Order: sequence, then C-alpha cells, then structure tokens
Amino acid sequence: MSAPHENTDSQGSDSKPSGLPPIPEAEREFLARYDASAFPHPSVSVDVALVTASEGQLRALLVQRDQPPYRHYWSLPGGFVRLDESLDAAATRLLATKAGIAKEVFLEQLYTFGQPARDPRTRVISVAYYALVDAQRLATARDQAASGEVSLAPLQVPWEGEEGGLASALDMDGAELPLAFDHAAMLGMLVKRLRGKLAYAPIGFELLPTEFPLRALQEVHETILGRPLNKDSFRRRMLASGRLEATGQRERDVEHRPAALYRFSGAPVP
Amino acid sequence: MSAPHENTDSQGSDSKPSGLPPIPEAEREFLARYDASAFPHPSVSVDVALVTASEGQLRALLVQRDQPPYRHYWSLPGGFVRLDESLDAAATRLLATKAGIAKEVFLEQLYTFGQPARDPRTRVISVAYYALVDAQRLATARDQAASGEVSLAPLQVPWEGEEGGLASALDMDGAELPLAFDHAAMLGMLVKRLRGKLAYAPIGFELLPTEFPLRALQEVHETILGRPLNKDSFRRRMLASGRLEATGQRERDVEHRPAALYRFSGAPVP
DNA sequence: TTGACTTTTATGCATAATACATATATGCTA
DNA sequence: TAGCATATATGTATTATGCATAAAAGTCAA
Repeated sequence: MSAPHENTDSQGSDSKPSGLPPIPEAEREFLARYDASAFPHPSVSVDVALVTASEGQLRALLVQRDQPPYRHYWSLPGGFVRLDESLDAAATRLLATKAGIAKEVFLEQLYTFGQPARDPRTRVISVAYYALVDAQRLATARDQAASGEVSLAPLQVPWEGEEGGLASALDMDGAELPLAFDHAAMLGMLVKRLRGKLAYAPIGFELLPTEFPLRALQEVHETILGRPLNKDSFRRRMLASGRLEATGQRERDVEHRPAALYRFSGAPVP
Repeated sequence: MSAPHENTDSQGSDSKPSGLPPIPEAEREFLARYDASAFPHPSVSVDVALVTASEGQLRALLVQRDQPPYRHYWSLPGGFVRLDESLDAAATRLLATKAGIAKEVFLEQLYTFGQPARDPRTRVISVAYYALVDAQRLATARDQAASGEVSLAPLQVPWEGEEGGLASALDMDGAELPLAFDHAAMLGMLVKRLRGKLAYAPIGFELLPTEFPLRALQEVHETILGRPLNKDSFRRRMLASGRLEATGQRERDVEHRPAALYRFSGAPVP
C-alpha cells in the first residue's frame, strides 16, 4: 500500500512479498489442469475517490462519462482490474492515469460494491478506494489529468455523524450532479469512513500541505465532521497527541498575528 | 444486510431496492450489444469468518479442505459468487450452506483481498465477510453444518491493540493449524476490525445470548481486546451507554451471588 | 443455623480529559 | 501609535475514568 505516513492498513495490503503458504508439491498437477473458464465470471473494477478539503467543503474528483452506460453522468475515476495486478496496484494506476496523481498519497480500500444490477452492462463488482490529498497538490495534478470533463465537486451529506447514507455531489451553482452507477453510495460510505476514522487515525494531515497552522487542521476536521469544534480543546488535544511537531516557522502574508506552523510527525503514538 | 441489531453499515448494503439511477433510454441499444467476454475476468469468491467468543478466546469456524489447492489445509468457509447474487447474499448463502447458520446474525463485509497470486489456480479476488454469533447458537448450528472436518479454532494474535498483522488459528493442543491462501491475513484483519469497532459499535452483544450478566459482557470485551479492563469503569460505562436494559432477572445456578441479567436495547444512542 | 466465602453492587475520592470563559500576546493596518 | 484580529495562555466547572473500600446477596460446609 502506498501511504506516505504509515497509517494505512498494513494488513490486507496486497502488494507485498507474498506471505502465502507454499504450494504442496502434490498439487502441481492439479493446478496445471485447472480450467478457470469452466463457469462465467463477473467483471471486477476499481473506483477511486480522490478527496480533498477546501473552502470548508469536502470535495471529490469526478469525471463526466463520455461513453455509455450513464453517458454524461458523473462518476468516480475507475477501470477494470487487470489479471496480473493487485487491487492496490489498480487503484494506484487509475490515480495516475485518470487523475494525474503519481506521487505518494494516502490510499486505502473503502468497500466493495456488488449489487448484481449496479452496472447495466453486465455483472461488475467494484472495489472502491479512496485517496486523500491536499488541495494544492490536487490543483496542480488535475491539469495533467486525462482529457474530458473533470470536476472537483463539493460533497453534500444529508445525514449527521457517522450515521451513513448516500452523499451527493454539487456543481459550481450548488446543483446536484447526476451520479452514475452506485457512486452516491460510494461517496456516502466514504464520508462515513472519514468521520469514523478521524477520531483515531491521523487522516486530517493528509488533506493539508506538509506545514500548516493549527487553525487549518481544525478547519479540516470540521469539514470532515460537518460540525464546529471547540477551538481550545482541539488545540490541546492535538498538541497532546504527540503527532504534531513545531517547525519553528510562522505563517506569512496574513493580515493578523501569524500562527505557528506545525508538521505531522509520523511518530507512532504509544 | 442481515444484522439482528441495526448496527451494520446501512450503506454499501447491496441487497436493497436498488437505489440506482435510471438507465437512459438512448443507451438501451448499446447495452444490448455489450460483450462482456471481450477480455478475461477474474474469479470472485466470498470467504466468511464465523466468529464467536468462548473460554476467553476468540474463535473462528474453519473447515479442512478436502480438495486442492491447499488440500488438508484449513480455511474459512468460502465459495464463488454467483452471477445473479449480491455479495451479501453470497455470504449469507455460505453461512447457511457451510456453517449451518440460517438465522439472523450480524454479518458485515470485512475487506477484499486481491493479490494476484493468492490462489494458485487462477486469479481469484476474495471478498471477506465476518459474522458474529454467540457460542451456544454456534454449537448447535455446527452439528448441522456440511460434512468434512470442522474446527472452532481459537485465534492467536501476535500483536497488540489495533496494530494489525497476521493471526493464526490453533488446534486443541495449542498447535498452529496450517491456513490456506491468505486466510491468516483475513483473520488478522478481522481481529483488527473487531478491536477498532468495539469502541464505538455495539458488537460485543452479538457474541452473547440475549440475556447476560455484565461480567459476561466484560469478558467478551476483554477477549476481543486481548487485555483486562477495569471492572468498575466498564460497569459504569456500559450502564451509562444507554444500550443496556435490565431484564429484572438474575443469574441462576451460580455458586455465588447471582448477577442481574441485562439485554441489549437496540436503541440508537443519541 | 451459622459463619466463611465469592461475587455483585454501591460509594467515595484522586486524576485526567474536556468544554467554556477570560485574559494576554503578537503582528498587521491605518 | 492606536486599534484590530487572531493566536496563545490560564483558570474553572463538568465529566469520564481508575482505584480503593465497604456493604449486599447468594452458596457451601461445618
């Protein structure tokens, strides 16, 4: 798995040495004769929600489909898994190909969607991933992305807390974008996961540049949670968490007292 | 999803009305001509970890494989997903077929494993699920299970907290059972998920009969977390959680003061 | 019947985390 | 230099938690 800070599931990662038991010698013959085409198989795709936070909104990169099904609808960048690549590798490839993100980013599996009718073409099971990037990196990366209409759409979440449900995406005028497939459910699952995970995992940092003032971190947390947080307790909680490191630098070009800049110290908190 | 108490992800559930956008009329023709066999597809399987807690140990139902690959190795009950069934439905079917569990149980998707070499036959992507049942129900259900060697193996977790890693399964003598495929990683992911989820979701109840004393609930929590808990704070925390309902009954046939029995009140905690 | 024993249940108190309120510090702007 | 906006520090009440003690309620054996 390719997370910049090791806060990703180190398990379930599927791009490693192998970790698999050895194949018993007696089974070689059986394996040589195995016919995988004996029964019909579903297609498997990977969809990646590339997420950032800016202007108080959670945003996801959406592409407008120029081919059926759901032509002109909006969807998460996705594609079919190749037979020789792991799911993580497919997600990384799609991130580079369709979103122009080649650098190390936080990337984690979200959930697998398998309703038989979720794709009108044929049975397609989709493994959803999500990636977190800060707004600046995304803005520069986006220009290098694949052709076609692309939107960094604010997410609208009609439920509170970690309740869960669908989420919709908005265009510049605040109107709902039509989402293809079950991608509204994917976005809902995404927000639910982020809200739940924020309490114990350092995912807020992933949405910020390497150096940031505490206020920016609080804004990110508030954006994810969809509710305001108490400023003082947030400060103390973060400073006491042992995950922040003072850079000694301060903000510049602000029209008020500049705040101290911190960076994320990947230190595993005991 | 078929959870007895509504603590399951209501999203991502894939056995519902549909929730999908309508298919545009103009795409009917395209869809009719779509050829799903144009490129090779992976196989997709579902593996279900049927989990219980007894005698201070987390246990999972394992079956000994009587066919290659990994003949004589132990594995989670699993099988291929049919083209017309959802992932949830496949998991439910496997639970009934291979474990004799037909009743409503807590069942939730765990993680999808997709290393290209994880199955030596061919590319098999496996969606892992986990189900939680109390020990009594499992004991009776197990007898009705499919033929073959079956074990309710204690899990050995060589790491602490929610760190994550592999988990192994033991036989009656405390020796490690050889696990097929990447099922050691699945069991590790399972324990990691349970430990993380226990803090905010009422999953402890799923491993107990409907009526239970507080001590039993604490033992389940300690078993999942792998560490002792302070008795008094646990009591207060649970009673204050609003999720427990006194039955008015007490334990019977115990050789000390009988404890009050409680039941889980599915009440959504505000 | 009595007393020893075990576990549950109740209570008090020290400590830590948090919300909320207020005060001070610092740098910018006019 | 004064006013302003925000950062930062401090104090206090409230709440959660850990730890200790004691009372209560049953069983068991003499």
